[in-house]
Amino acid sequence: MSSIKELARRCGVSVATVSRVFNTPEIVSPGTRRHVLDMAAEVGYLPNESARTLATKKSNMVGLVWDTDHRRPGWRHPFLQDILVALKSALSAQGLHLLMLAPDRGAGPDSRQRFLRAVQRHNVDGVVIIDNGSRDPAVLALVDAEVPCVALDLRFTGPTCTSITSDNAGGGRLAAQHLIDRGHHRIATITGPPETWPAAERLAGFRAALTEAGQPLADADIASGDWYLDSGYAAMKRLLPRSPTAVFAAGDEMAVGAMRAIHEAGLRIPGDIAIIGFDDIEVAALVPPGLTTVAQDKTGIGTAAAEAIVAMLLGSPAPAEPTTLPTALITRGST
Amino acid sequence: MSSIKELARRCGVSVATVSRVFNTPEIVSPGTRRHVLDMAAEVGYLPNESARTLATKKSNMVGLVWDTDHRRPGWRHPFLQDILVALKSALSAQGLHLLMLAPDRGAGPDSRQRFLRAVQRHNVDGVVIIDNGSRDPAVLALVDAEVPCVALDLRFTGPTCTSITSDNAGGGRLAAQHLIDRGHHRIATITGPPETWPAAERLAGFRAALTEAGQPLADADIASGDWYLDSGYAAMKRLLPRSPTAVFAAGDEMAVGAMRAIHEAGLRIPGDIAIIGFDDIEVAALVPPGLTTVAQDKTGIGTAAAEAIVAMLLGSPAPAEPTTLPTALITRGST
DNA sequence: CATGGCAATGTAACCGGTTTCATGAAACCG
DNA sequence: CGGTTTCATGAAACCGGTTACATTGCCATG
Repeated sequence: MSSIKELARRCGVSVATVSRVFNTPEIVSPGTRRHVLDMAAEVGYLPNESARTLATKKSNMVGLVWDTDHRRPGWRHPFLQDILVALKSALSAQGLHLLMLAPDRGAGPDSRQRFLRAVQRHNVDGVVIIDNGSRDPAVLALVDAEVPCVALDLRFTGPTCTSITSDNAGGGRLAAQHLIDRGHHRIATITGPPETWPAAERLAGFRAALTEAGQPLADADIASGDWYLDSGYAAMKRLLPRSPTAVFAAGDEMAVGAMRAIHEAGLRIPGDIAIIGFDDIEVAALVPPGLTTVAQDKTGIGTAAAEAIVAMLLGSPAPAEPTTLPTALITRGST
Repeated sequence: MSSIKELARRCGVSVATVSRVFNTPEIVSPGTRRHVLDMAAEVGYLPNESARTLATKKSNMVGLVWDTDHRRPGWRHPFLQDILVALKSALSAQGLHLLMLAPDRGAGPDSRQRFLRAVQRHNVDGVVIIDNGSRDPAVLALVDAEVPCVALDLRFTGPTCTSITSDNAGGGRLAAQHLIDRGHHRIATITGPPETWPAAERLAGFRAALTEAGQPLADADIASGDWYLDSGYAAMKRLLPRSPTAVFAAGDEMAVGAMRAIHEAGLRIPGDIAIIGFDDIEVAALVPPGLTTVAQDKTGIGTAAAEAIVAMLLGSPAPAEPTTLPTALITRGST
């Protein structure tokens, strides 16, 4: 494994010149540049990233803060994989690697410093945060420390922090409009955890569209869940006595749970109750009769996150407003 | 951001002593050790990983080789996320970070070196390979270079390379036995790409169990797909003329596709045709009437991969035989 | 009481790059 | 033609750690 010194010696130039060939090739004469590049290829020279990071304090690594501790909420969501793939691909295209950060061991498992320490030790250039709404103090510590941050579906702002989100309010409106168009009048909804931003936005959009249509949503027609299937099932059971003709579930998993409750009650979809979800996860297309849903652009989210972090690394200020991606109605058999 | 020199000065000791406090605390006297640790906490000293890596050539990072280039196969599989979470958690517990490697930009996108170069530049200690069966030359380059490797569902061996896999053959037998127990005699199967190891093993196990039961599998009762839904649908269409009473699909996605073809043919599940899948992905539980399947232990795979890589980093030789995790029959409505 | 061994620590070389500053040669200018 | 720029390059400090080796003081030993 040849070092820069070795290469410099073989080329009969100084290490500084070799360094320049790789970093600022325009200031080295075409002749030596060529010579050095040829020789580098011949001996298989690869600049050592640790040494480079040590000298420049830039690592070309973006940290991923994703707390997969099973005691914590939010770590699993069936479309995170799609987002992750898009994020990783887009970063790769820029030559950036994605470092999935382990919480620092020096700090305790609940320490506010557990991510910040890992970030600082590795000179990570910026971080992407996947945290599903629990305003974890360890995440806030990153924002406070002014690490360049991009949060997914989380409303964080700061001089170095921005967020990416789907147009949740718009999606809520899409859902409402769709049900109204189908002629429904007794409409109920299953929301996510009310304290989370996406849940609040979806509900707000949904409610606003209904109100504008002259069919304001009664509080009794709102049940909340935790995004996961069982909670959708339970919420639907609570709503059944209100005998709605249509239900908007703010997440597809909850929608599937609700469908199960509807079936168990001996009712038919969409004949007796229509249902519309949110997210467009894989199962939505597979569960009969097909779940109508408001699709999030998962690939778009991942890509936008990569673009946002890259822009910040290049010196752009963090946009104060979240980057909002459009949602789209996918009509299937359930409405 | 204080350096080791700064800390040493404040403690009135040499940098070597400070270094020892963090690396070999047992050889420094309790008094100074305590003093240094206290002072370190006070000034928020964090050892710089790049400097450490430069000096030791160990990075405490495990590389993840997962080619998410959409032109290549195998990058998406609905349960990769579960494996990834388990892998990351298990590595985190050992203080290891997971670096999702971007293909090296210096090498061309199809270069055999594209992962190896990235690995070498970053002094990654070992790699985990997710590659779904396409014996990518760039992956082989890692094996050849004797980078410690753990491959998932891929039969790679070498002095520094081992693999983790579910007991695919055993799973195939489980499926066959289950169908036999249910009294089926006209049994067909949808396999994965025949050249991939998991597909071959599942088929082999399935076939062996049938043969032992005196019901050898006819070649005409075998159709193959590419793991994804549409191919299962198409394969089932090809099998329908054989009028099987039971079908084993070697992957749940294909099974769901097959179910669709069965329904479209006006047949009922399990009344007319029973179907059993493999994997136990999320949808299996959700698609009516519930897909009986052979479950893989996704969390187990991720955890085993972490353990294998850790063992190799600690100096154990790479096990020549794959680590095989048990599969389990999950009975649902489809059989 | 000299001596050898051990425990604790310090000194300094080294890991492999980047970058500031200095230098020499060539080009440019009036 | 002397003086000033400009361009290409080199020398050396520096980034922040680790570690081989040297040094010191102390204690047990013969």
